[in-house]
Amino acid sequence: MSSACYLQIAIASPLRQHFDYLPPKGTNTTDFPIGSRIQVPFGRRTMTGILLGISDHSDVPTGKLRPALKLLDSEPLLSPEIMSLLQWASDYYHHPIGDAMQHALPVLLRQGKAASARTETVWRLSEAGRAADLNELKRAPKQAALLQQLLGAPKACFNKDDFNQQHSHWRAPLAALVKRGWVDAVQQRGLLSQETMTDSAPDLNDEQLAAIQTVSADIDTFQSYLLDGVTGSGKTEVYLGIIQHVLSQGKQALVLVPEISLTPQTVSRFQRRFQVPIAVMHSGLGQSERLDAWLAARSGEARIVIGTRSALFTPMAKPGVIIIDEEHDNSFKQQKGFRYHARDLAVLRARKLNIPVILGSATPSLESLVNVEQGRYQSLILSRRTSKATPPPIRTIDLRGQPIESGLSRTLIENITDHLKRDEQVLLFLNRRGYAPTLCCHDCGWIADCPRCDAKLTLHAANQRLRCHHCTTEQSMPANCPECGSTELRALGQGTERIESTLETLFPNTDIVRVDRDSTRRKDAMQTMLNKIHEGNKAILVGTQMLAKGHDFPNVTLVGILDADQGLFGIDFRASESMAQQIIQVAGRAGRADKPGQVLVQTYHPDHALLQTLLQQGYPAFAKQAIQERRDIELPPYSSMVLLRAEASQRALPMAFLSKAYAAAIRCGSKGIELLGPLPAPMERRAGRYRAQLLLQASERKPLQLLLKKLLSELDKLPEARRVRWSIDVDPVDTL
DNA sequence: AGCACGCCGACT
DNA sequence: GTCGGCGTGCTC
Repeated sequence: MSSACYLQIAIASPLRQHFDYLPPKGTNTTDFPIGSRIQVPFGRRTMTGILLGISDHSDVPTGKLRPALKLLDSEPLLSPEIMSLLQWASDYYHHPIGDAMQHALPVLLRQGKAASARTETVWRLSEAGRAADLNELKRAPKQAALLQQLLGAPKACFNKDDFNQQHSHWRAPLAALVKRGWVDAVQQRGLLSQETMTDSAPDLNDEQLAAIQTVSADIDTFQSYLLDGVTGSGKTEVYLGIIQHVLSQGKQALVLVPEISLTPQTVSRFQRRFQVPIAVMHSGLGQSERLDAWLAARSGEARIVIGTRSALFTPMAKPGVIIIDEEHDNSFKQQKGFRYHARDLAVLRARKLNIPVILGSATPSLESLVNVEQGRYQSLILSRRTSKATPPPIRTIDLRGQPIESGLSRTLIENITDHLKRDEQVLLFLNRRGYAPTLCCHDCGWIADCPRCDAKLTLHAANQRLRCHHCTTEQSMPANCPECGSTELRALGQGTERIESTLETLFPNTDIVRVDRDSTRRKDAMQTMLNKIHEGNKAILVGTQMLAKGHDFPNVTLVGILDADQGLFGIDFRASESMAQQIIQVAGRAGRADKPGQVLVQTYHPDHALLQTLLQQGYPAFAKQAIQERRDIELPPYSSMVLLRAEASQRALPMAFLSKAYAAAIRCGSKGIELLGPLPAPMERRAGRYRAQLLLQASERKPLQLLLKKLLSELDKLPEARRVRWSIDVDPVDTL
């Protein structure tokens, strides 16, 4: 008799627990691999779960236990390393383990499909085929043509694309050739895309070499590095140097980049440098492509894995280094569901793997700078630009009392004119798309509000429509005021569309290129625009933050920031940090080649302390000051935050739930933890739903985590919890 | 989250 | 007379 045996299985559900199952009927289970998938009956449906462990006892009454149905993998899909990473993240972010596990699997594997790479059929000549007598095919011209093609080409294998190019109906005649034994049909693994062009490494400066050497010298141990390099200092070359070292040791590199910077150009740069298979993981991939990339990473065949946030969980056979590019970018924090921070988890994963992790940025997050200060991260500094270009001087333009033409001050217009005269390019940054953020009736003061949000509708002039930037609401622009019937409707304020049209009148002989989510919606629009800009002719680029990320514009010599004041007085304590990062990132686009650059910043608040520090002394000084502020008022990273959010279509429900949550927190013992709220969210109504939040803050992480654990099991029992959608956000990046 | 059960309103 | 609204309960 074998002893009792219970399978502990993680199942995708909002329940914060695993489920115990009996072994499938007629199986001996003690050797089921932990981390493999198992099909189980769950309620009235069958689901694929992941085996977390096997135990000889269970707290579940035996009557409730059901046998599992079928083991899907003969070896673990998820390694112990990934399993423990997910378990940790599930605990820390208080997200159900079953759902967390799903994030580590491509969709096809979640659905229970086989963990094998997609194959394609290829055809090649057999021995007999090579010696075939074409005369035998006199009455089968299609077969003859196909055979000719196979005989005549230099390559051995042909796939369906090769035949599609030259023949219309080729499947039947080809099958006939296979039947004759002249052609073999073989199932072959699809190939990872490879670049044929090659790049060699440029000469590196001493700082870059030092950074690469520092990391390479300790490549076999865990260490977090903050690669703090001004824009244009060649951070990517440092990544490439480190990756080269890792590859030479036969290991793999994992590179995480923000959502918007994962472009074909990014990938191609890696491919040109290293002639190795690269797995690219991002949301735009098809399901089977995703599975292929995942499997290639897991097997070790892909030597470099590049992806966005979720690629953090990609398994690797021989992990050697993790790199987080633009580590300050908020897109590394998942904003719904499993709200993990890929940068923070990357550090944890690297520690578990005992490999280095490199966080790179020109504008590091305050968190990472504090981690350097406290000795947890080692700092690698690139202080110089690689080109001869000196960092561009930044000047403020005081908008107070200045004549202003549709958002452009006289001073700015004069400077634009100068730069255009020299046939150079100008970049104007305004983080607000559309024509105007407000449509207002001049006679009665009516304003076009979104019917579903506490927000104004933005006027989009291109199609004469009003759109909400917070939900899907869209309506055509009214000819008359709906309140008083007046035709005097005025567009107030500036968006990129409006700046574009103003520039067209001011500079009729200059190309104006607008880059924002609206102008780049079409598939290749972005690339077309970038190509145009790279031709280098005089032009003005107007755009939102899409322009700020990573692109190189060698002929841009003037950067204008049209409105630095957004974010200066933001409700969120991180608003000024984001503003500073954005300004510096945009400013970094100026003067990258050998032409000196210039940056002009328009503001109504030139005396604002943080803005002044940033513009006069640069980002490090700004960061120092902002860190001091955080320390003084005990904000993260000098305290720990958790946000409990709730939303419902009835206004009172979220507040009612959070009040109960507040009381429950007190009952659980909230010593040393500050409870702020419940309060309506900064924009209370969004997409027709009312939102509220309760903020929990503590100087120590541990008591907060302990409270949360108790609190959550209480909340699950609250009847009010069923009437709202609620979620918990550990280390929120914004409180909106 | 799903999915079922269950008990009250306006439709063929 | 039923179809269907969503409140409530359960998932090893």
